[in-house]
Amino acid sequence: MSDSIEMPKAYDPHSVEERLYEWWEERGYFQPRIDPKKKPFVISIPPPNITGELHHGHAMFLTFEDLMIRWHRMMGDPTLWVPGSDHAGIATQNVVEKALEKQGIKRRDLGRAEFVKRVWDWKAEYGSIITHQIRRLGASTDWTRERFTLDAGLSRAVREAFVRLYERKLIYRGTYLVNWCPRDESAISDLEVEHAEENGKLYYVRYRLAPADGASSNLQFITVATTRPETILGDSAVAVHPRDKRYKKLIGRMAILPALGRRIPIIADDAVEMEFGTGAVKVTPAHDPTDYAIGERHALPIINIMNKNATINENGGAYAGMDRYAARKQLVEDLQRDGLLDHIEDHAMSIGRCQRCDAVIEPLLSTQWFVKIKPLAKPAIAAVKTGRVKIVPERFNKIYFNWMNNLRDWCISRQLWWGHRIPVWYCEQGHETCARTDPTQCAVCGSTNIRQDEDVLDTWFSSGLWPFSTLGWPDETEDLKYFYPTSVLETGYDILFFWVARMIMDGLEFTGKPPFHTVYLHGLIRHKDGSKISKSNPQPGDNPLDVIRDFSADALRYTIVTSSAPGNDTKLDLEKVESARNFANKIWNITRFIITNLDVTTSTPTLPHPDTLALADRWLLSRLNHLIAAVTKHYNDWQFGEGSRAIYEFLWSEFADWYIEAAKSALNGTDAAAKQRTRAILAHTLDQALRLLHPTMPFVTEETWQHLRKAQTEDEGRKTEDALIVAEWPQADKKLIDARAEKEFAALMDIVRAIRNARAEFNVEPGKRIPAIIAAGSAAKRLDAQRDTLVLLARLDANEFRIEPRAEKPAQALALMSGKIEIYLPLAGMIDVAKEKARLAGELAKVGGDIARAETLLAGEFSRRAPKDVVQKTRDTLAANRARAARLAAQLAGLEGREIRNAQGAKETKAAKTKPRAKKPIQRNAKTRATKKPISKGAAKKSRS
RNA sequence: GGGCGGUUGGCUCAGUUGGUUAGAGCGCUACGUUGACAUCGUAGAGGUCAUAGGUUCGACUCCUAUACCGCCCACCA
Repeated sequence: MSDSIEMPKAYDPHSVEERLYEWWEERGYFQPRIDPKKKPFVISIPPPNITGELHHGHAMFLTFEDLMIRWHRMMGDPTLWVPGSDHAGIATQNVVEKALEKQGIKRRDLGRAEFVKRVWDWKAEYGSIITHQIRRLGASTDWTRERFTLDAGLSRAVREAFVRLYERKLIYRGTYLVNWCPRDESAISDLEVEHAEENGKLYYVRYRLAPADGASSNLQFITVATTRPETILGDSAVAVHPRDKRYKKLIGRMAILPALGRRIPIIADDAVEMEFGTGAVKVTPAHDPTDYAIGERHALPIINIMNKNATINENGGAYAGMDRYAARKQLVEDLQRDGLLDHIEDHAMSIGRCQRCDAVIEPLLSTQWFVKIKPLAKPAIAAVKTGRVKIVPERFNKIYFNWMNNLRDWCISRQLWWGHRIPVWYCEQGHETCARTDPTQCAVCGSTNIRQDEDVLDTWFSSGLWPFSTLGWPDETEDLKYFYPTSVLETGYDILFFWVARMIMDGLEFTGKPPFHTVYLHGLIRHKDGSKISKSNPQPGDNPLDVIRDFSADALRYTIVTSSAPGNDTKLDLEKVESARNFANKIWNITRFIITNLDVTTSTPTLPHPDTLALADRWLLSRLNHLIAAVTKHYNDWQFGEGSRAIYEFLWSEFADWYIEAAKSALNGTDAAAKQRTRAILAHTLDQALRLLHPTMPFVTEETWQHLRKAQTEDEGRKTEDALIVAEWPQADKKLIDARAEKEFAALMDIVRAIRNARAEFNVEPGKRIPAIIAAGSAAKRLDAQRDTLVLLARLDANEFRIEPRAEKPAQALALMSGKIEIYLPLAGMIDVAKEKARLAGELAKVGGDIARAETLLAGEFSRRAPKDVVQKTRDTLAANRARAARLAAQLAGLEGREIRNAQGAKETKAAKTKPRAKKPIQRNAKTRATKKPISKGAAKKSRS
């Protein structure tokens, strides 16, 4: 993609990301390469609402989905990611209404047709903003298949679905108590009500008793407790528990309703909680679900006292026309005046508010359309139970079942203007005609005087069809046949009920198949302080586009992928994004280094035969192939964060810090064959690692890969693919796994670290080359082959560096141990005997601790019950530690001897010996984690005393 | 009232079939302009894995309680 082999010093994502996206899209890489013999991999995008701009919830799903999509594309699956957006009925209507209100325009003044037109205008404007933002994140969706829930095709699907359910009598119309939003003046579903604990009041109100025939009681009142005094206007009874002794005598008598003077019966019902309030409850069937049930049992009148905007209606007597809260205030004052208000208590209570507009929901009697949910839920429950649909992480199964098993019928009609109109027509006689195409006459009586239901459908009704409606359903299109069912449904756990459950129900109902085999649920992104990201609480970094601008889409993606576990919430830490940005730069510079060393004038050969490889080469290739296997496994296990982190570790620590550093000796040397070999390994490893990382960080990997490819153009080893996005996913080559090479190179790393550590501790100038003698025992010959590497990495003086099977420790030398190998650094004049003694004593103490622990362990049940390899490992370590302890003791003794000769005093010696406080386990340098195995790390790292 | 998740170095978080020395990034300390990278390098400090029990040869990992934080569901007026 770059025209020049020249690469600037620092990676500049801004010049790269948008250009690459356009290039990919132009070349059609986002479109699946259909192959009838292959099983496709398909994701339906969770369609963003057209209400506004991208937020981190979008960034989250786009990142994970794009990762999966790119990964599968590279694995050769025909891969399709269907993009689109959601008309989001109530949410969008709300937003547009508010925008219009700012211009002083009211929805009702515009009228339905004009208002809907304005919403379409809005959609035209904001729909494209969203899609632009999706592109900025790098999402490789197939834009040629983009859909919108309110487009013609999907509207037809909605219509078909409705009619089918209607015909199966799974949709019905009825008058029930529904959740009513007085601001939107519409019914909403149970799910759209958000409950929260709020501080309210509990009002104790006296209801005067009507005179009884016998007049046996001297009670004058029955006192009830209520949180909503205004509903007194709709009371049709007072209820007590049948076994409540306090009220037993009153059952059957009449009370006089305050404010209105209506006579209402005192009834007994099990639903009454004796302990709550006074044990007597007012019953308002039209405005409370529990009361509604009581009313049904006792055939009480249902008195609706509210208008659709929550003002009191004509049934409210003097309070008619007042807002519900004004009426409440007035009523309480009136009760007080009349001596009917006993007292008021503070009362924490759960208040339901409209998810979209925050208005307090009112239970209201209303005629609405419902979906009978049980017949749909049953197979959907079974699908998850039998594993036909798998939810990741698994714990959400329980939540899913719990919800599905307790579902109430779904209220699907909305008194809104923006959405799919309910496809039912009524004639003057009230006959219903439900039809796939607009009817001209009543299906029952033939009347031509028919009109369509004014209401629209819940926006989630259409979302539930999304996986198949976007592929052409109800038509048997090629896409539907080939790509359905889709593969993975990836989304936030917050819409498990709203969307996922409904898709499963609808998919089974309409296509007979679960719409996807796996549901992957991610967590939510929160602010750094843990608070929920919301418009009312904006903080820096809330807008993904700002983050992309500051750090790149790659950095944001890497951060999202690696900073969360499936289903767990995470906080977006901008410092983490910054370090991911640095990672991209690191990749850039790794590439820069490799390319400048490839030397295009000579051919870069394909991967050399393993037998010709040097230790570092074999080590690196072994590590690389472990990585390939690990990443693939992690991704298969949905552990995207683990996989991506592993690539980071490999690239930065093993590849850059060790291999590339070591490679400089070959690259700058005179051995032409070694040079070529090293170049090949460098190019190969970078190529493979970039492939692995591409799904996570698509831009920087494609860009650098293109540079690499260009640099190899003349060579046999050139890549066959044109673009990384469609390059083949690497396969681990078992033949390149080389345990011995890993062990040997780890030993070398350990020696280097030991020397570096000593240099730092004894303040040797960083640039200074120092002499060294290594007593390597049986490893001497092998180690000697690594002379140059050791000289380079430990900055040794090549002329004063010997590797022998055994060697005498020179006087005035520092003695280090790395495993069984001893390293002498003759740093004349630099050694503080006391300090060195303390260091050795500290090490000895630590090793002694390790030995003691292992001995205890091996003496017990452990050696008989633990697996053999674990036991053997412990034995090996013990043996090594014993040898090591012996050497340390000898070294220490040597120093003490000298001290005694120098009359330094036994006191000090004793102090050093008796104060071997067990040091903390020495932390291994993180960057070597992958090569931990056989070497005793603690050997090289000492403890400071 | 049920159910779920979290509690790991100063901060933010990983840790997937229990294996003995628990990891990262940032921050911190010391040093460093060795031609890939200061968006960097080298070395280092820092954790009784919330608490209490239990299972096991062995527990951050499994079980039971407890505490605190957060979330979901539910018609207690």
